[in-house]
Amino acid sequence: MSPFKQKIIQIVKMIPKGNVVSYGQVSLMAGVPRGARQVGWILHQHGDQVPWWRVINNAGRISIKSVEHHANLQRDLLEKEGIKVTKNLNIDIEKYRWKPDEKTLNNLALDDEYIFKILEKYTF
DNA sequence: ATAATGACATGTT
DNA sequence: TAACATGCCATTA
Repeated sequence: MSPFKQKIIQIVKMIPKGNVVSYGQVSLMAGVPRGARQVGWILHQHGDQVPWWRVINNAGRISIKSVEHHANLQRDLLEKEGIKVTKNLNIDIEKYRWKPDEKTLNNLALDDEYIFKILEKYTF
């Protein structure tokens, strides 16, 4: 279990109900700016212990191919939390995006440089 | 050790 | 708007 993996899991678990984040955002919050793809396989492996359905790609779309966790299931789970999903699996990510406050980010023990990036990119 | 793979992201065409 | 190319990096083969 790598530290990277632990961080990802820790972060995904923090996502509030009714909110979503992008893979890239989670990755950045874990201190790996370009590890979006890795977030995917971690969720695939640990889908039973994290709210994987609150993580979508930055285009606001669901494009997963997993057998246990198919797109249809994800849509249902999201709608259950009050998130609107169109028929073509499109979501208004900016409307529902989780924007963590500085306090939360500080708890992740990130370098200031990353915290600034996150704030700049996702909360301004 | 090297190469291929993938629940992605971003910039160019 | 959509398709294509390139960058990423942990895991697998």
